[in-house]
Amino acid sequence: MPELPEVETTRRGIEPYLTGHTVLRVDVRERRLRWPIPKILDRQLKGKSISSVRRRAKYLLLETSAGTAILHLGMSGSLRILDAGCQPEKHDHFDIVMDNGRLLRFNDPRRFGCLLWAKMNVDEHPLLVDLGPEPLGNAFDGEYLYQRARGRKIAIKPFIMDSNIVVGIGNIYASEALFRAGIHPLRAAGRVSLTRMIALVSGIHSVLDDALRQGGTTLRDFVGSDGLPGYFAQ
DNA sequence: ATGCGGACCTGTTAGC
DNA sequence: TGCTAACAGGTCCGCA
Repeated sequence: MPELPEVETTRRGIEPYLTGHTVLRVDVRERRLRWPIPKILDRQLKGKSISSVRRRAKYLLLETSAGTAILHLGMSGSLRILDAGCQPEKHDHFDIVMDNGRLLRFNDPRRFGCLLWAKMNVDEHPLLVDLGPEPLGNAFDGEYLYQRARGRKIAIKPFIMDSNIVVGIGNIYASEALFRAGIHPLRAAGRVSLTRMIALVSGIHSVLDDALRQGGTTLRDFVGSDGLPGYFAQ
């Protein structure tokens, strides 16, 4: 369920509490996520200062001098900043405890999320290396989509959900963007005109922009122990 | 290389 | 009203 705007909203929400601060320890209560949380991550992250919190596609990247933690919310995951010592509840699978009295807590009922460790050059990690362009970046436009669709018989909807083509377009937003562009989701990607591809990119942009604005208004709700993060409430 | 279906998991919804 | 079964969804992986 977390679509790209929600991941970006999450990144903005947690970034101020992590960047420039040091990890005291990682408390793992449930290692079995999509892939098991590697033991090496606990050891590597401990004592390291987080230099930046980046996002690539729907992956959040917590960078340190020794390597990068790769975090994905799956479809039911969420992150919150809480005061250290705050008691974990159901599905709170791990905490990254910081030296500023706060912790980053990951909750994920369906455990489709992941927490992995990349030694160096995280952009060359197998999960990231083949990813297509960001949907809101300059490299993504109607011409690009049109060219990539040449000879492709796959339906346009799964085509734009393919992370090798463009990242961050989940099921819901794919449907919404196609609707806004007036394109049938089952139409073969290779049979969508350049004109409609341009309209489709506009549709994707407007859907993402709308969601980003919504998330942005509720950033403050990322901190605290009461209630749901604002984005979910919306 | 392409495209399809399976797998993961559990809260929510639909159906009986 | 209560129970069971189907569904949802992001993404990787294996197979045809």
